[in-house]
Amino acid sequence: MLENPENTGDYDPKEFPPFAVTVDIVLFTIVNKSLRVLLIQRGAPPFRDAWALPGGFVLPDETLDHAAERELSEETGIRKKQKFLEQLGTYGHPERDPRMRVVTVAHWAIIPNLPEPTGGSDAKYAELVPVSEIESGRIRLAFDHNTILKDAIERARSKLEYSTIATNFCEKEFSISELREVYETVWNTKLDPGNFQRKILQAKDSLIPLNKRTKPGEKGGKPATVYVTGTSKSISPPLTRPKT
Amino acid sequence: MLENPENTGDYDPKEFPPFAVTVDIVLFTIVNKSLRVLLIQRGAPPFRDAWALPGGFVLPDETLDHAAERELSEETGIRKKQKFLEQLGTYGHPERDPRMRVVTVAHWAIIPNLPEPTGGSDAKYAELVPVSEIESGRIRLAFDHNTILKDAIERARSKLEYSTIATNFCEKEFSISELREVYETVWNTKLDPGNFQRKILQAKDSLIPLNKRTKPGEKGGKPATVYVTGTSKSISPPLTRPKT
DNA sequence: CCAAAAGTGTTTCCTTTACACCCATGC
DNA sequence: GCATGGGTGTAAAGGAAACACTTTTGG
Repeated sequence: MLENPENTGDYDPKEFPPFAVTVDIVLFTIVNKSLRVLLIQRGAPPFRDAWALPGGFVLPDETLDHAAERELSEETGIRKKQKFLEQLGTYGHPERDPRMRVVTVAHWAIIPNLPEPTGGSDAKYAELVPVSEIESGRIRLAFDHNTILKDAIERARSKLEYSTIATNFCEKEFSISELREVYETVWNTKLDPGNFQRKILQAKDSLIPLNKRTKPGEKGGKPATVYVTGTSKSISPPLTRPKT
Repeated sequence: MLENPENTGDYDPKEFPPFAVTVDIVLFTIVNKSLRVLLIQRGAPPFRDAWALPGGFVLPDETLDHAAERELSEETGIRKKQKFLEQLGTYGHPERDPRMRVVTVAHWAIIPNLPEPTGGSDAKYAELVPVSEIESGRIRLAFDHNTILKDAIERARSKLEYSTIATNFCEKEFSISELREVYETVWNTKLDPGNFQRKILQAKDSLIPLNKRTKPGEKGGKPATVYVTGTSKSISPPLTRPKT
């Protein structure tokens, strides 16, 4: 029933099939209450001029996470501590790159308030594209990047429910309503301010209040308590997305 | 801020660093109300005689899922339709294999009632090891397989909550109490039979009743309705693990 | 004063939990 | 009859949703 495993996992390094291993990054940020993802316009075939996810080779002596972090820094110039980066999944269809066999380890990341790359000379090449543009089908990405991005969006939406990653869209210090706005933006929904406040605060050690208030806006309003992220990475009981 | 991406994703195939890409499989099954995982005893260094997860190379023209399925068939001889197989994550630390740079795409799988490989001449090489043995720390696996297995166990436990994969531990036709036993085994807990029945049945289209009853055991009992898996892969609202 | 936003209280409803109880079978 | 396991009923407790209400600011 079970074959002799003598030859399983034991191999001659010379006979392994040649693969290229890359990382691709799905970087989310929120601009103007709109969830956006960093895309790059390709400058060479295949898929010349098409939008693609940023990414690159894994170097011979670095971990996968390190490669992802390095690419992220290279693409955004940001080295902030306060970022979120996690493996998403690996995509390795034999024909996903017409030139050669490439297996890519996709990651997804969150950075708060990424400055829009438009305006500089890079404007033609990199852009923060609204996720709604991709979900509506108006934009077709290179390679299998539509699939990767779709998976990343679902992962992000789902992970807001039971983890505190939403705080990564905010600056280090934030108010509950800023955090609620993140949820509303990513889930594309409206949430009751009172109930949201209670649910997020009852999750132990996830938010730490500071002895500090925000400044109200132009038209007034009660100053809000300022919080920082706590030690707990999970929210229990989870927040749940409204259905449909 | 964002560097020119002309050179991103555009490369000369000759200059890519050489990687070996493998798949490793965490195969779960239940024997005697104990959750077990298929391990193989290595026959060559490194980690000679240590237990390891089954796995092997991804071939030049196959998908990652196909490689996993192929390895699974080769290891178990089973080609059943009724199995579950899913990507778990990718592990690629530069030193995870002392011989060369190997990136492995780990998968996890469920097969019902896998016959124990003990008894044949393979007895020395492959075994269904209770997960409790590994969790207690009594068994140290080769490479980073302890990490992979730990992740797989958590994934399995978590995924029982909101999906119908538990049915993959059962034969094609099963009773609710057989399904409950799966949950109790994987979660290592006791569940209220009445409440379990209601919760699992209120998930629409996840279980389809047949016009059929089980035979009671030796000591009697009411015959149970027989079910098959329905079209829905998700359970909502989810079943939740009892805490602690 | 009013408008606006933060935050709390309260009522209603729904789900979960615990466990009692009935049903169908073997012996 | 009794024991065993399948399945349903139900009352109490707990949590979620909707929304009224209070607080603190700007104008």
